[in-house]
Amino acid sequence: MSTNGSRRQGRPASGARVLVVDDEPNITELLGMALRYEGFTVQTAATGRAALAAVTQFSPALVILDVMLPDIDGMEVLKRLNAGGHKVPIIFLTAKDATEDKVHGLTIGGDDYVTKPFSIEELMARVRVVLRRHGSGGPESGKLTLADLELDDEAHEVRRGPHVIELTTTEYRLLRYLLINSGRVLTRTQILDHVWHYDFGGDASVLETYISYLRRKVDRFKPPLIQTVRGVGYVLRAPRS
Amino acid sequence: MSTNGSRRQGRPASGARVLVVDDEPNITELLGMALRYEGFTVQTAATGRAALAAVTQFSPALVILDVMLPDIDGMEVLKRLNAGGHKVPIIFLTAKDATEDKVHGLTIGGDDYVTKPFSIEELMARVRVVLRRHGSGGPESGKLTLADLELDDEAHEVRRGPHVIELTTTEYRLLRYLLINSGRVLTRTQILDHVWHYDFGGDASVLETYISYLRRKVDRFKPPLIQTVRGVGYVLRAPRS
DNA sequence: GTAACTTCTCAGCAAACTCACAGGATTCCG
DNA sequence: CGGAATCCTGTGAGTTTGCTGAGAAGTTAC
Repeated sequence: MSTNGSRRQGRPASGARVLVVDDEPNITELLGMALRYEGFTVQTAATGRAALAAVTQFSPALVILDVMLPDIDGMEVLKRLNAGGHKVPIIFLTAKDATEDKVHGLTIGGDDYVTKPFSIEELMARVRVVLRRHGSGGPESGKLTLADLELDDEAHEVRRGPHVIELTTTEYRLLRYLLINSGRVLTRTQILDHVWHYDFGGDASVLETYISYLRRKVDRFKPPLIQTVRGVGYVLRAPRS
Repeated sequence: MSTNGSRRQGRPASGARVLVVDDEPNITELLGMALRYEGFTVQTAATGRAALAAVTQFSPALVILDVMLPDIDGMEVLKRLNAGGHKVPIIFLTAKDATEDKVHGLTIGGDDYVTKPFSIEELMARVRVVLRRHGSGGPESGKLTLADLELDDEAHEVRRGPHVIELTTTEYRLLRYLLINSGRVLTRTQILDHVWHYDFGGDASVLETYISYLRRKVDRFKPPLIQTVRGVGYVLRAPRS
């Protein structure tokens, strides 16, 4: 994970505070790193009780909350927060299989949920959406651009100049990740970690396959934007004269 | 997934005050979230007594009131409010089975009622109607359009160009929700949460069935407006070149 | 009480997508 | 220039996802 003070987009106003609650240290660490890298101020908690305490003291702009917690259930945490008059938005983490029903009704209040295992990019997208919706995210347009390439999150649409480009989910996430970091070289590992599920165990060559797909669709036009940095990874940038 | 503060429709003038009265915390929370998200200022109460107090102090533009309350009956609350000279409009919540007769005749006074379990969209529609009728709802036209598709809330009529389209209640609600958010991709969960009853626990594939119905009726004409975004959800929008 | 209508479930089909693999192309370096 | 490392892309198997028809269950109107 490289570091580099100024990022061009999705920059939270000034380190919005995010509270991450999960009893698996792996998860809190992973998310902590990712969020801090994006410029957020992060605090973590391992139990529902600790979460409630942290909300009052840390006063986060957003809580990322596992539904399965050793002591207090995630939904119960939500209830107590509401009862206590706190209006902090929440993104729930849920296991894939069960709980569909439990989480039902969440998107009404502008909250959201993500099923494990998720990809970092997926979660980050939700974080951005929720914060933007709650006004803490600044006046960002929700559009990412580079040269004549444009990605509109809301409409889930990608355009190159006048041409609309149809992308699959994975292609979309990959392009989005490259676009957020445009101008910066990303290693294969970085990309795999962000775009694929965090427990992805497959062959790293999927990436190459998908880069190939993207090139066919996105770089079919004038100046190629997806560039290989041999021995390192890939960058998205306007070609240098 | 919606975006920032300003939604394109149904925006209450400036946070009209709504009082929600129900003894089930689940319900008050759900409605609180939904209403706040729509921009209303919300206060809740769990008993008839508390409701009466809240009306005088909070002075809401609308009361959403469960008929079944632990202490004072909902109808009784209405009577006392009238006796006290308060003219606040009320939307009653009633259980499905009983009371058909008791609540009948309510709509005369500009009040309304909704049977549990309701869908958010259904309730919100009533809220909008009642507030509009009482002048607090702003000068909204009550018509939603996209290309040659037109949905007239007041007449409860849908037209595609010159053709009138007959829709069932569920189809109408679904189309309306898509239309309000046209241009924005909605996830299956969002749609289910808003359009179906809040305790709907069934197969999520109803949505697909209803999309199919809508397509058959609405997209029978020229350019198809209902578009699938694979892996995400659906959008209503004019087709892209 | 029956007929018409509406809502929802289910299952099969078709299409789209993800991923692995392997041979071919390109680049690097001595 | 030759060999090795690295990267690109076509092919295809296996899986997932979405669409639709058929019909059961429930509701409404007369």
